Amino acid sequence: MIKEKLEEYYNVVFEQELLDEIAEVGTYRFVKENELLLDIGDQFHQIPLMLTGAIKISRETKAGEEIVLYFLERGDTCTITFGSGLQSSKSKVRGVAEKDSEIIFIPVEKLEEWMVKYPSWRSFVIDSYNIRLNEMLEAIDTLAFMKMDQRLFKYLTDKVQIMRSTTLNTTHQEIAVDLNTSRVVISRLLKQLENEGKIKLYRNKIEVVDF
Amino acid sequence: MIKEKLEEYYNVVFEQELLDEIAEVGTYRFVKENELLLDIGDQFHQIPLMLTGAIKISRETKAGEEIVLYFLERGDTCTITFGSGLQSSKSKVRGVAEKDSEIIFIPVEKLEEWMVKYPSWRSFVIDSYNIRLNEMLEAIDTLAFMKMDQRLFKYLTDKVQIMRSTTLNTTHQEIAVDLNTSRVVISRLLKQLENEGKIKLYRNKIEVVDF
DNA sequence: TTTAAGCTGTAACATTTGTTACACTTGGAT
DNA sequence: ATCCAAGTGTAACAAATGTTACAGCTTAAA
Repeated sequence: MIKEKLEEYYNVVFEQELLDEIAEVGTYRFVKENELLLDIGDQFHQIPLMLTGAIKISRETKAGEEIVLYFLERGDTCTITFGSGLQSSKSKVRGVAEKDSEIIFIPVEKLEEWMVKYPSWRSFVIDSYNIRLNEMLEAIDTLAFMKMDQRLFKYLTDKVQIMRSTTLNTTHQEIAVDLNTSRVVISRLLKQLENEGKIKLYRNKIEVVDF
Repeated sequence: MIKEKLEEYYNVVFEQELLDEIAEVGTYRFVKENELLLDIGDQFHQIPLMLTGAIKISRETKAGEEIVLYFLERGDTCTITFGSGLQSSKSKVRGVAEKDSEIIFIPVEKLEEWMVKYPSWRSFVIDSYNIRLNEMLEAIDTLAFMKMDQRLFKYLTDKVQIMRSTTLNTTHQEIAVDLNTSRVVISRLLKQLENEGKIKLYRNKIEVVDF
């Protein structure tokens, strides 16, 4: 089964032998929506390869303040949790399933081994790092240059893309946590967006009209 | 000459054959303080290897707003400017020499070539990516969780480390640009830090006392 | 020496964001 | 049906940051 899934999503990315190897050493895992995949400080020895779904990656301080960094989707991997020197080390971010997801996990030792063996793996790893860096840059731009109302609207439209639905089942409180602000601020700005005709508000539900 | 410098700074990082190859294909460049090394949008075909000095890496929007991300120092390389698929592509950040610096430039083609050939190069590239990602994470934490007075003090103490001097020759205006705020705000907060006894203010000069 | 440009300090005010408080609604548990 | 917890709307106020204006100082250039 893992083999078919792999072929479906990664056959253009990896050569056949690599696909075979992944199928052999990788483990398939189904993750339910809202399940915690890895927490800050978790040691981990496996590299995730996303098949379907989406994982929300966020950062938290000791004080408990939190902020969402980006989402992992099909074809993504999570490099940021790797430590120095190809050793496994502690994760600096948290990953929670944003929706039901399918992931293949690969033992970290393979990272370096395949690097020598497969050109497609080299490209994949380097590409992944670059994609991750660009996501981080985008997060920085958002934090540095946008006001809360813009950040909120970006958050909503990003989520529409990820969820593939213009109807978001979420509460103001959840959004406030993801953007590291307070519920009152979010309610205020959401109401403002509604008055501008960009969204419609319901209980536990937001419909994004203009995106 | 390039050979001696290399041996001095990278002999523990790379094996001898790789050092020899770098000396052969790399070009040495001396960069004066405040010189613009690469700008946003610049195409570039060389990977920098820092020998001495420091490069300030910053990000700018079309609107002209700017923010400092981090500094490159000895042993660092700048991966974020790499494009997808190991091809050279356009830089998304700006690099300006914070002080006189020495850099070796390596043609990008070598990146992949050496990846197969030299284990130490593989480790170096992966390590560099991880260091870069961690710097980005730190920038995000700073932006997301710290107020301007804390950001300012962090900026000053970071700069003390980079410049290896507790006396910083800079103006309020320059700091304001680096932190994407206004001069008045910086003057206000600097005065506050002075009153707290953490710094001393002079014209074109700030002395960091408590760090 | 005179002048102009840039640097710094500060006041006054505007805007944005955060906080506290409370009323009202909704939906599920008892 | 009643009750309770969670979600939402809004006011009132506090704190942080941004803006405009202007005065006095320093330094380099004319």
